[in-house]
Amino acid sequence: MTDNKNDTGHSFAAYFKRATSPLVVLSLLKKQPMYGYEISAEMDRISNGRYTIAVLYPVLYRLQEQGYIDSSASEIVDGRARTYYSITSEGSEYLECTVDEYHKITEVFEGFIRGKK
Amino acid sequence: MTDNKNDTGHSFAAYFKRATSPLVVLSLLKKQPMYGYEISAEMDRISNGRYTIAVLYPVLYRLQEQGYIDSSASEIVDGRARTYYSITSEGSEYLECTVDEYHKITEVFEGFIRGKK
DNA sequence: TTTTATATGTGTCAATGCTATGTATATTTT
DNA sequence: AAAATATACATAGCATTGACACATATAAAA
Repeated sequence: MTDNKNDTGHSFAAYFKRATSPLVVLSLLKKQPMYGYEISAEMDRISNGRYTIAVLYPVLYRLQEQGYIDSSASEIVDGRARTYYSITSEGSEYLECTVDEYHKITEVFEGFIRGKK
Repeated sequence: MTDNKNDTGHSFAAYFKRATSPLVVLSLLKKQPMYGYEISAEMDRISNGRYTIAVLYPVLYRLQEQGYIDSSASEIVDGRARTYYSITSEGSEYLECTVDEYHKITEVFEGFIRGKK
């Protein structure tokens, strides 16, 4: 067993992604609108394969339901349908707030692991 | 609505704790053996109320099942039963490995939110 | 022809923090 | 004395979501 995963459990990375994957998607869409497959590929490329999501689409649907991203009508490129997603102003606000929250809680967490008294 | 939580959903902090709560408990037990209520109180004290776990005991039972902590026979103090928990060598190893993993994945994540290309 | 890449989609499982509630004793407040 | 709060441990059910497996369809490469 070379990874930090139990027989039945999830790895630390999976739980970390549970918390952070919407922020990663919003951060990518902040640079420019992208379609699903492109977002997956970008996550893989930028992280050098260290941060990928097995199934991205449910993340996109949730972000859209929450009003944090918009989707365009799908357009055909090289015979394949693409749906482009873009961040909304609510999404930008949520991203900013939640990144702040991330910084605050990591500060506390790092106090714990440093053995703060 | 003042917190970053949906009507039906969990907050960012809850997901972050899902990933990190075992590491917090192990970090505390690395300093000295403690009983459950004491661990809760220490988390509250050290974090100034910013990092608490609503129900700690399941976390302790899981860590024990995984062999990362040991429990002593409960002793009576002031008429109340206390069960002391202590970290095992496997727990120390797991803590070290997973904190390493934490540092690696936060580095990647922070690249995303900084807009890394 | 077969394989790989592109592009989107769904169903089920497993894990765990949260809320709510329960039991029991000790201490403090009213 | 009674009520409220603190101490100490415990369980039940809910909601969320990454991983795995699988499905559909077209294009390009081997």
